[in-house]
Amino acid sequence: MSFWLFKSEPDAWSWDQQVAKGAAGEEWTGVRNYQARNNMRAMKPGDLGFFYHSNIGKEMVGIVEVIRESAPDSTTEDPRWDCVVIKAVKPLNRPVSLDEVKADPKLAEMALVKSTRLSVQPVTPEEWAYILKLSGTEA
DNA sequence: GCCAACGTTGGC
DNA sequence: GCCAACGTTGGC
Repeated sequence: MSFWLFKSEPDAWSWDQQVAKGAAGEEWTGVRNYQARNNMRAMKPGDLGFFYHSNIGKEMVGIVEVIRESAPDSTTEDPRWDCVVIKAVKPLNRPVSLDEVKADPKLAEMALVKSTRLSVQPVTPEEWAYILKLSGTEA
């Protein structure tokens, strides 16, 4: 299994909205960047990810699960773009902020810091476990 | 609201 | 195939 990070501006799509979708989940539409799309294509159902609020909050707030592999994005006719479906699993006990990530040498290599504009990013198993621990959240 | 970073588009 | 122009993202 692999780990990921999904960025969203809470103004556009927030963690609370994701939670409200429940087990049905929500299509992660709107990605128009090849690298982000390729990351989604690499996902398998059962993979887990952090839900990150960009711009407002700038923190990881919850855990999501990939429940459908990448398929055509229903919001565009352009066949280049597709997306996975994710559902909320549970919130982090305590959000982990971008500032914390930047300040922590163990997380300094995260794509969140290195590739600020990439909206769907890989997270290493080490980073995953470490952030869960920081947030006081059970795996 | 500004601006840096960077991906994409289109003219040549 | 190069590169300038442009648009978007996201931190500050």
